[in-house]
Amino acid sequence: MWYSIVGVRTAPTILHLDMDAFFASVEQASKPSLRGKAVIVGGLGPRGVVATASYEARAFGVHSAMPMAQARRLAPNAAYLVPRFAFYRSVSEQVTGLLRALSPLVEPLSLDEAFVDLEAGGAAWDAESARRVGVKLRADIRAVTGLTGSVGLAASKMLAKIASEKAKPDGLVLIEPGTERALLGPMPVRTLPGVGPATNDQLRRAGIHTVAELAEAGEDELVRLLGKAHGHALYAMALARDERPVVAERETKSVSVEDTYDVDIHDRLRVGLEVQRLADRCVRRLRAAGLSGRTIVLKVRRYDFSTLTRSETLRGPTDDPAVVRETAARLLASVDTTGGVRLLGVGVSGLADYTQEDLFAQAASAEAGNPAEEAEQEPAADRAAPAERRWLAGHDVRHAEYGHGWVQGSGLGRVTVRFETPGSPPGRVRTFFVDDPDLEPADPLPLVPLACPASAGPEDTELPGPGDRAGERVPSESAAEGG
DNA sequence: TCTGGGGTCCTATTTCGA
DNA sequence: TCTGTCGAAATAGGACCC
Repeated sequence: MWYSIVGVRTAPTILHLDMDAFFASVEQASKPSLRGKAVIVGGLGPRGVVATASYEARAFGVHSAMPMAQARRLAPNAAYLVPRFAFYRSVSEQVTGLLRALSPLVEPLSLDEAFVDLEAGGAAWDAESARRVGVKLRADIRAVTGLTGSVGLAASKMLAKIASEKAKPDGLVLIEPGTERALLGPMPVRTLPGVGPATNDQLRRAGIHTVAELAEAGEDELVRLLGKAHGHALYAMALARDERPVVAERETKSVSVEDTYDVDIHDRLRVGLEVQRLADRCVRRLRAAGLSGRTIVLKVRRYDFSTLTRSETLRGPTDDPAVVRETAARLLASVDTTGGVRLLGVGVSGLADYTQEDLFAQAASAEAGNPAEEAEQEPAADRAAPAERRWLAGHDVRHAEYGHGWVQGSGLGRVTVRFETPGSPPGRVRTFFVDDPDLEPADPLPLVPLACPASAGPEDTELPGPGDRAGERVPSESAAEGG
């Protein structure tokens, strides 16, 4: 292919950063009483799954994607927290800032992972300079965020990622060019990106367990086994050939929202209403991103976990909530929901930037004063919910008398708060009525005190409040969560 | 108390239009 | 105007990733 004349990289100048147990680590950094303890972040409802488990929790066998119910059986005394994405994002942006200082070619994969092309940024050109950059980056991350990240360095994305995996937690691994095949050979095929449970089984049935065996099998055999794209790609990976470039910005291809319900919905009418709500939410996100799209997708997961999608492509792109709602409703009419549904989702793909048609739609709905447009009802949902729902486990609060703290749990009309801040010793716990007027939701505090002392930041960054006297007994895990 | 949410990419089949 | 055909879109489902 004409573009592959770009030549194979020979120096280990692709860096992969993986923040260690990111969500859980952020929580531990912001809540002193959780440091050194098992912390599990994820959905707390009856159908939640684990998003991240701290290393202490992993010792009990808890890991990502595990059903929360199972995690509770394995680690009943762990702290269970709901994710705070906005806060994680802000920490993630600090880290990304450090990466961008190294090179303009930074490819974020998620909030806690990214590739950096060090050579493109002139930050490194050989193994020695690359290692220096990696060591300094880890130190900077710790200084700026108080967190640890693992760094992998290699001559390709795949190997850099495998290296950071080996480096975890809190380490750095550099794969010397020339040693790749020998290193990869004995590893299980599952190590390679793109080999999940299904492909793994498929290969196992063919007697292929290791990367070396994958390479031995030969390209033709793999294509026969796995199909064209996957077969070719995997064969290349097995030979440690991976020339995928680090790409700084990729454009969004679809926008979707979905909800899994605590209990299956049987009522057809309810199902219809939920689909309308999802359609509205989806459009809000679409518009916030300045996009519109042609294809509307409805997703339904039924009581038995069977999942189906229905889609319809319009003549032109839209971001009109009424159009998306109507289309989704039409699609819903074509699916059988008897027996109940556990999940519903609405998505839009075939995205475009604003078009004529959108402008008409917008003008029309602006004239009509369409109520569904305005009134971002995120907070409204909070207000409408029972008072207890406002106190999510792990979220920050401020008490008029006791200062800054976080919700340890709520239930039975009470909310339990631990008063501590990132810079304080472990704090004390107090319980309030859920409607206590002195208690209000608060924004998270920075994990590391702001470097510049002159800037009088949020008044209580250093807060020596009543809740944080040193050395006091810390009531143990009363984690009265749910109830 | 089984199994989230937000994406990407690939494949097979059907449908549609020139 | 009718019919056949061929390729591009549209549709549905799955695997995978974090």
